[in-house]
Amino acid sequence: MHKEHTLTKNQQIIFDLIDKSPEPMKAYSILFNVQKKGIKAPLQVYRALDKLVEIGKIHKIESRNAFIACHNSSCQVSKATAFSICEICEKVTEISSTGLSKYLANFKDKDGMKYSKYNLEFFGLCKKCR
Amino acid sequence: MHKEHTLTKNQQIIFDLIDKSPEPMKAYSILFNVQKKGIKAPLQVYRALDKLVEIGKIHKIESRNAFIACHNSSCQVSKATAFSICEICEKVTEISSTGLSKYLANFKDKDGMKYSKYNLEFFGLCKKCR
DNA sequence: TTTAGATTGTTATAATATAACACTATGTAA
DNA sequence: TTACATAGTGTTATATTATAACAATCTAAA
Repeated sequence: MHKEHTLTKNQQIIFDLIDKSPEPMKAYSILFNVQKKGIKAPLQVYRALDKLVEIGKIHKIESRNAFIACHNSSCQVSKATAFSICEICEKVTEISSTGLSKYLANFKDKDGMKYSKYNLEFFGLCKKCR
Repeated sequence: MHKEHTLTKNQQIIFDLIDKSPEPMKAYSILFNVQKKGIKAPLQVYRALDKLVEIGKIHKIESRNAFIACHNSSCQVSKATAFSICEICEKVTEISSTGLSKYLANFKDKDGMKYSKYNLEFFGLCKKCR
């Protein structure tokens, strides 16, 4: 469950935009969309994105340099993320599978090392594109 | 097992450099290192990198925008990759766990969707940094 | 040997992200 | 209330990562 954070004005504007978007948004597309609300510079966007990622309100899709809102109330504040990505339409869905997250949270490598965080991105074709 | 590909001159130069490197290399660091061998432009580097990734000789660490040689003879030509990344020293190791790769290759989401490809990045502290 | 496909070399530019600095808001503790 | 620390803001400039476009060259198979 997310710890409640009071978002600042810029953070709220940018979160709302991402949250409404049906698809992951890129930083400069976000910038373009919030310029009418007074956010003028890339850095203002990146600072809000950094914070939103840190508190788990959004996630970065690393392979796409894009951001989506977290809709997974049980996710461990960005410590454990998994997504499915359609290679044709680029639709991205956050995966919430208890089995998967348990398996990965407990995964130990050969040296017995455990990890504090992971990000998993699956690629394939979504229903529509198959 | 890797299908054998004959690398072109640029591909070979760039693969050799990455293969010798103890850590992931970034594109412009690669460029700097191969300029004395006649590779002068970013695009020459990116084209070789794209090809090397495609044939599975190297992998891209998405969260770091960096490239490492594949040392995992059983990996399925870049279709299934897993790495551990130390958040302090940035050491990256490719994970080759049959259990993990079987689990992920067979993973199906709620909708029964199977995936053709995945990339997993674990984060934590390596032995030295703990 | 011709031809299709991949690769190269080159210049220019697009897209993604951070440095540095001065200033402002906000919560907390004396 | 004041003063202090911490986080956030606005701004300009710049660094870093990656691709577009086009002509030339290499290579392997018909």
